[in-house]
Amino acid sequence: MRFSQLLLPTLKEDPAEAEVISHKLLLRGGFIRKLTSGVYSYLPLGLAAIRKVERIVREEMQRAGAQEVLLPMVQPADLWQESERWTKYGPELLRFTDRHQRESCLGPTHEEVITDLIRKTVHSYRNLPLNLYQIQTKFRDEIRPRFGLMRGREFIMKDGYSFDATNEGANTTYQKMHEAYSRIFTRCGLAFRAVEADTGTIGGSFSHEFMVLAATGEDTIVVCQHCDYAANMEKARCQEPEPVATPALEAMTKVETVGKKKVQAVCEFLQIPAEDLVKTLVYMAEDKPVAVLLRGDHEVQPVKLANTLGVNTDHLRLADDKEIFDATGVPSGYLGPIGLKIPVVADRELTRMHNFVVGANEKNFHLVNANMGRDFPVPQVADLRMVTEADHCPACGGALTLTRGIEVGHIFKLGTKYSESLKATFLDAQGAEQPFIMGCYGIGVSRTIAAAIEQNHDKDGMIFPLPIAPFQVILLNLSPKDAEITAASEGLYNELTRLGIEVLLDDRDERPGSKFKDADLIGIPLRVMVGKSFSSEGAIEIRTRWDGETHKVPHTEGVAAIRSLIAKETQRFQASN
RNA sequence: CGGGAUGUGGCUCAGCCUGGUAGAGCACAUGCUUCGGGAGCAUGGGGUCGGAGGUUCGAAUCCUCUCAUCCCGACCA
Repeated sequence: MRFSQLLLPTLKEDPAEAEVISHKLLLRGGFIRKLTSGVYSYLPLGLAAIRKVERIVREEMQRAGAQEVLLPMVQPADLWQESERWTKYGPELLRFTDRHQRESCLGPTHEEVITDLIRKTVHSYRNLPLNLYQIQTKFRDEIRPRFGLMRGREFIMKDGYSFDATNEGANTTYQKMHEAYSRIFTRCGLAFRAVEADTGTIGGSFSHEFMVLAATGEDTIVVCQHCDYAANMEKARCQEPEPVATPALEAMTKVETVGKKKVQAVCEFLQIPAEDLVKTLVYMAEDKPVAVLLRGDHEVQPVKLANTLGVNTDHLRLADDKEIFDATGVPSGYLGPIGLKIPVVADRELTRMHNFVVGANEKNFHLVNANMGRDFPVPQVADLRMVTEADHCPACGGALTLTRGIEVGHIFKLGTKYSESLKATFLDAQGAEQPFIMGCYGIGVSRTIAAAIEQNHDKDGMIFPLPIAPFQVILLNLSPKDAEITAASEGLYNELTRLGIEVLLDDRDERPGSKFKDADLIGIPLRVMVGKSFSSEGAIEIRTRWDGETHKVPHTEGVAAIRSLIAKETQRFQASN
């Protein structure tokens, strides 16, 4: 491809609308342009990168035994009513009415459609397992689209769905997909972790998110420094607390703490560390109050709490001051477990705590040297809190790090949630009717490009991993008016193209500086330059974008040198086995 | 939906407070000079100042409404 003919509108300045680096660079590099909030057009370079990711996805899906299909984007409401997601999915589901007054929606995901397809076409265990996928534009009417391709309303997604006859089969399929996903992101050249995750609105029994590690990620994840344990904050388990020897229990006393409501204020006033205080929070679970006991310096993890209480996270929220007073008769800030009339749950850490401070359930008073079991009954105890870096890995006991990640893939074992609600069944070997056991598997294809840039860039622009770069080589003709240099550039271009190498020839009548800047901006891995040193010594220069090193080679050895650099770099992104 | 901010040529922005009929840099076109890290000079084209209404002799500027975009929060693969 010739730069002079390519629609590649690069920008010198950062567009005002972009905040994060991937968004800025995608705009500046001429990869995308915004049509409206959260909706982007892909220009040739952007599309080329997308196609690279898609190709890797297709190869690995095929390798894992999945078949490609293409499902409708417009879907009828009645299907969604059958699965009950018409009411549960919320305003993210873009609904509309067609000319016949039929309610419809734009597909944000395709469990309903695929399940409907399979229930109508597959009836026997002999045809299972089945694993289908598609790569398609999805629409989710996000409350707040942001960060360019990171969270669009319209985005390109690979979604896959599996149907198994047995639970073991479904688990095997899940494992295969887990492996395929690892291979895909490895081949894309991304540093990632598979983390245990909550299943959210999709539902199902277990799931993993594939997170690209990058400081600008929207999610915080916990990563063990010693083993491969990694988890979403919503799911990250706290290690079973080590038992401590019970010290002498002191007599409980009441102290006046006028106006001291916050943990910090109480601790400063009593001159104790927050670890010696138990705070009492009130949540409304399905509009009923529940008290939650937690060490002073810890934080509630709402999803864990919701799961412990057996309620949907949508129906769990912190009580406001009035609700607290109505439920307990005590103003917030002075609550404690002693004498509370509402249900109580305690974080496991409480089992290690003795002689701690709690609210006295009386305005302006706290109790010192309270003890669980002695002064109040031992409530339900569970893991309710947010993991911290002070915790240890629940799997191996190693040190934990909190880091940010961008979710680029998510796999779920769905079980029979959709096959049951949509009555999708097959006959097993005994002739008995069984619901399909399903799994679903998503990859944010367009988001993957954004994540790759978040993870790989410098002050000059993007640094694409070779396998997903829109071109492998950018060839700079540094003096288009010089006949010899131009002839050499054209010759190299033709030869490399003939060898199947993807080359962008910068044949524009521009000064060298502009060409360098653009080449760096768009992050093409190999930059080949034909210019001064060709005239003086018959040499071309090859600069590798990932390490900034320049290799000067004789013109005659140029093609071989480029091929060998590509081959060597390609090896870095090989998936194992 | 709550909080904050911004809409002025293709892009980045100044002008607004204190009303007087729109400006810079980049980009674009032409010419000359330049030519290894986003060139210089000259000339030129391009703007309903987001939209509607109001105040005023006069509105980019003041007032009201409205639309759009961005950021934080809630929410979410």
